[in-house]
Amino acid sequence: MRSWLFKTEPKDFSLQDLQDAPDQTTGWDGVRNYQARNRIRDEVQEGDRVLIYHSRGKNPSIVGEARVVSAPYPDPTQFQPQHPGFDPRSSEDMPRWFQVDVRYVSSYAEPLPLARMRQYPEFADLELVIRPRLSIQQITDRQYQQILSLCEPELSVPGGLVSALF
DNA sequence: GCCAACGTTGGC
DNA sequence: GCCAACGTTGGC
Repeated sequence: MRSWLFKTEPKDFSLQDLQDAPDQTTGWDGVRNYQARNRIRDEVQEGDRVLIYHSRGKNPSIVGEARVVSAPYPDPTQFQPQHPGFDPRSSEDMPRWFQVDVRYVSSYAEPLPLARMRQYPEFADLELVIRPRLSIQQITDRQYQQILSLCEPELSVPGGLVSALF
């Protein structure tokens, strides 16, 4: 299982919105960047872990977790002329944009702000730090453990995984 | 296929 | 809301 970080603007769609959605599941539509699209289409797999990141807010942060619960499939909004995600270059037999379904897993006890991550040298190679605009980001197992130890401190080993790793 | 113009993103 | 960085478009 891989870990990913999906970015979203909470005023458009937040982790709370995911929690409130039917079956706590939604199609992650709206990816309109080719590199992010390639990852959704070619690399993201059912069962993968997704960290949800709220961008553009007052304090942009990793706020919780979701899970990929479908294979990739064409983003239906690209075919809807009234939708902001409409792409006239797409057709049903030549779809350009893809999405997966994600299901809510948890909200972290302590959301992890980007500003805080920047303070740790261990996160210096995080894509969020290097390429902040990419909306679908890869997270290594080690980075995931480090993030989790900061976001769910009471779940960490005694003495703190943070101190063990950092 | 270069690159200038333009549009979008997102931290601050 | 500003603006720098980045991604996309399209004329040549």
